[in-house]
Amino acid sequence: MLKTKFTTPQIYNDLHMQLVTAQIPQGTKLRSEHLRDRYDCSANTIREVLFRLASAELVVFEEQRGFRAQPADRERLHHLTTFRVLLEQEGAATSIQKGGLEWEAQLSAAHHKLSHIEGRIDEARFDVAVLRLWSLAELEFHDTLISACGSPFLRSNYRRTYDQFRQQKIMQPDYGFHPENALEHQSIIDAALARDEPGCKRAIYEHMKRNLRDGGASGEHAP
Amino acid sequence: MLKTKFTTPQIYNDLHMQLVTAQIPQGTKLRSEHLRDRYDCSANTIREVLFRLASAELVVFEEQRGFRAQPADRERLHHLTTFRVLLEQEGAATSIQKGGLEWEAQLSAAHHKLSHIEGRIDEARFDVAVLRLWSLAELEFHDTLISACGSPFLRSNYRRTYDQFRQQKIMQPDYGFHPENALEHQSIIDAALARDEPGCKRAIYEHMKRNLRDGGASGEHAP
DNA sequence: ATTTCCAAAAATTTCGAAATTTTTTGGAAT
DNA sequence: ATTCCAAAAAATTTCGAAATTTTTGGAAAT
Repeated sequence: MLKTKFTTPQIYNDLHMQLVTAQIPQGTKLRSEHLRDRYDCSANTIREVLFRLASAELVVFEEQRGFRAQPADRERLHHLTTFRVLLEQEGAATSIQKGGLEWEAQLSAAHHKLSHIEGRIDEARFDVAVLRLWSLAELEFHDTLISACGSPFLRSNYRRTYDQFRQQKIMQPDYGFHPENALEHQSIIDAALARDEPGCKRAIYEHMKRNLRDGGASGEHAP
Repeated sequence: MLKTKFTTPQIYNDLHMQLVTAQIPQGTKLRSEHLRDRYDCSANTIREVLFRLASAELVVFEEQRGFRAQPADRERLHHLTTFRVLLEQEGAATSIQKGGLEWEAQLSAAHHKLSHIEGRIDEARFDVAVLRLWSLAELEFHDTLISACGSPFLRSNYRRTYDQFRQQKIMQPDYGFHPENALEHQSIIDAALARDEPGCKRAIYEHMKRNLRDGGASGEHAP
């Protein structure tokens, strides 16, 4: 294998990407020695990167016991989903109130990109490169949706939660792309552009409920 | 000065405490060399602790430029407040729905401790030891209030936000203890125990609005 | 007086190895 | 066969110093 010299931020980005696209399997122990070899740097540099990933909660750190990738856990996915629903409903509702033409335009653009990728996703459903593109486009769409809410902490906490959600979602043994997804995104943007707050909240809940413990049967966080 | 040997977690706790009680002034540069001297350990150990504090956002890290304590910033306090209001209103409302007798009992206990401390706070308003006790008791009260919401992520994100809020609040040049505080806490617990969701949300907003940009004049996040 | 440049000083980051701790292994006693 | 314990192996954490980068301070030029 070819060793290339990486800078610390590059190592961080590379590992982050691998974690949220499940190229590093659930619960894998992340040994400094192995990674040190892969990235051609000292154990200390790896340790530093792993600490940063632990702060993003993509990696679990235990004193004197090292680091491991977050294990796959349906319960965790459920809780990440309820929290995402809360933040996105609030962020979207406020954006609908406050957002202007610029927001609408950015939202259209993000949705256009996303639906273009979703349109040809069955051709290469499990291609890692496509998965990466789709993942970025999906995040951009949801982030743009809440981007006019005026609360930087809502956005940064949403972002952190989204990454953890994505990591869990992709790690689930029965993971697969749902074609309904594209329709659900359409419902969300339709309601948002129509300035329909309750409708948008409902569409967000409908989009995410399949990740809840009971598949959303209880309607617990429905608006 | 006496040098005592600290373990890494002790260094973390000590610095964390100093940061949220403003014993380390706003924007202070945190040099490895200086702290390394204070805690009698290597620069690397300090670096590790500072990374963890940066992940709690009490400390700002900039590549090649080191660490500094978060600067005092009214705008930041405003945004932390709106986010706290969102999480606490949601967490309290859900706890009111789901919480049982155990929750009520814990809430009473936390409020009792808090009001006992608040009762004698003017005697020693700026005593650091009292401030520390009060700060812990206030956090415990608010955390207990939302503790029956069933969402571990809501709680952990609230906790992170609270610490940042406390750091900002205490750093503000005009910081002082408000006697109304005790009454506001009373209103919150009264509404919570009466299972009055809208009332509790209103009380939470009233409790925090003085930290908003305009002192809450616009009523933006009122329920 | 202001700006630009350069060298010295100071701070941060990275390194390789030593010290510590956890985990595994293998043998003796129950 | 099972449990317990000690020794070996493996992994993590800490260290002191070297390498890199930023900051500082003063001299030269505008």
